[in-house]
Amino acid sequence: MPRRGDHSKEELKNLILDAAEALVAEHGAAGLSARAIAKQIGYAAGTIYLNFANLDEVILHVNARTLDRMYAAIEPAASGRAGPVTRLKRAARAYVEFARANPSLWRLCFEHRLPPGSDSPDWLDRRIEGLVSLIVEPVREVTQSTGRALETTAQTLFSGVHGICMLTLTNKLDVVGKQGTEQLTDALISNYIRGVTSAHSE
Amino acid sequence: MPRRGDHSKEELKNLILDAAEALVAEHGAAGLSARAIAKQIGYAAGTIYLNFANLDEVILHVNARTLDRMYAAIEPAASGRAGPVTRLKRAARAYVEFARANPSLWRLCFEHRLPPGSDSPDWLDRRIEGLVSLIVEPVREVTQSTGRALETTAQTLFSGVHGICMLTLTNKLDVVGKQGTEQLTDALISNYIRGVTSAHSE
DNA sequence: CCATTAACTGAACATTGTTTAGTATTAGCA
DNA sequence: TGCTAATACTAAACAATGTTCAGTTAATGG
Repeated sequence: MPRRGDHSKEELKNLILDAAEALVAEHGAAGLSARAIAKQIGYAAGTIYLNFANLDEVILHVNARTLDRMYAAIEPAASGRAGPVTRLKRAARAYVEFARANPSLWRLCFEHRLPPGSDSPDWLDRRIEGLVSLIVEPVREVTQSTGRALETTAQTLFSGVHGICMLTLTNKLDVVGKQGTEQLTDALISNYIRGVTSAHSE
Repeated sequence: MPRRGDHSKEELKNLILDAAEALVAEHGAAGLSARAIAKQIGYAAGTIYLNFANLDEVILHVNARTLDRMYAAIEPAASGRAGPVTRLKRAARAYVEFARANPSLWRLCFEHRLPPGSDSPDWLDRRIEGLVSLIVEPVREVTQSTGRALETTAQTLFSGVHGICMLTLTNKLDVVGKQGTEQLTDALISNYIRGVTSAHSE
C-alpha cells in the first residue's frame, strides 16, 4: 500500500524517529520540527501525524531510545566484577560520558515539558527506573541494606549524580571539563558510601 | 514622553517582567508569549522589543528574579544559629519547598535552552553561584575544610539536592510527596557529611 | 506654536504545529 | 482482467508564534 518507498508502518515510524533523533543531536531541541523531519525522510509533514498523535509523542519515543542507549552504556560499568564502589563510580562516569557525548538528546530526556495536565507515560518512567535499578546491586553489596533503605540510597545517589551532570553540563556551576565533573561524582559516591557504612558500624 | 500610562522605561520593563512571571507561574512556560504579555499590560507586542532584545532576554530576567527570591528563601535557613548540619538540611528543605511552591518558575531557571552558541550571561550565572555560596559556611564549619575541597563539597551537595529536587518534582523517580523528597535530601546530607568527617578522623 | 524626537501601534513576514479535503496507489474480489 | 474499496499520502489551509518596521501619536524644547 505504501507509495513512496515501500515502507511498512513500523519502518516509517522508525524513519521518523531516526530523523528526529538526528535533528536534535545536530541542531539541538529547537532544530526539531515536523517539516524538518518530513524533509529529511522525503515525506510530507502530514505523514508524521498518521504515525504519531503529535510532535510530543515523537519526542517521547526519541527519549525512550535515548534512555535505552543510556542503559546499554551504563550497564557494563555497573555490573563488572570490580568492587561495588568502583562499579558505582564507573557507572557515574559512564552516565556523565554519555551526557557529554549526547548533550542535546540527554537534555531532551529531562527537560522536555509536555502540556500541563498530562504527564509522561509509564513506558517512559519505567526506563528511568531501569537506570536507577542498575546501581541497586552494587549499593546493596556495599551498604548491606535492603528494602526501602536500599532503594532510598540508590535513588539518592542517582539523583545526586544526575544533578551534578545537569549543572556542570549546562555550565551553571563554576566547574569545567570532564575531570571537573568526575571529581564531584567521585566525591559524592565515596563520601556518601563511607557515611552509610560508618553509621552502620557505629 | 510615554503615552499609555506614564510608565518610565524602568517601570515598563518591570511591568513586562511582572506579566511574564505571572504567565509562567499560572500557565507554565508554554503560556509565555509576546502577545500574552502585551495583552496583560495593555501594550502592543512590539513594545516588548523596545525594552528587550527578544523573548529569551525576558526569560533570563525572569530567571534572575526567581533566583533572587530563592536566595531570600534559603538564606535564613542556611544562616541561623543552629548547628551546621541542621542548617544544611533546612537549607535543602527551603530549596525543595521553593521549587514546590513555584514549579514552573523554578523549572524555567534550569530548563530554559537559549539558542546554540550563546550561553547565559554572567549576571545570571553569578546568581546561581550565590545560591551555592549560601551553604559554604555551614559546610566549612562541619568539615573543617578550606579552599578547593570546601568548594567541591559545597558544589556536590548543592548539585545533589538540586538533582533530587528535579527528578522528584518531575515525577521521574518513584517518590511522592514532600516528605519523600526530604527523606532523600536528608539522607544525602547526613551521609555525605558523615563520610567526609569520618574520613578525616581516620 | 512649531519642529524634532521618542514612544508606541498595527500590520506584515516567516515559521511553527496540526487538520483535512482531495489524490493516487494498491488490495481484494468479480 | 477490470471494478471497487480502502488506505497512504500530499498539498494547502489555519491559527498562533517571534520579530520587524513604516507610520502615527504625543510630548519636549526652542
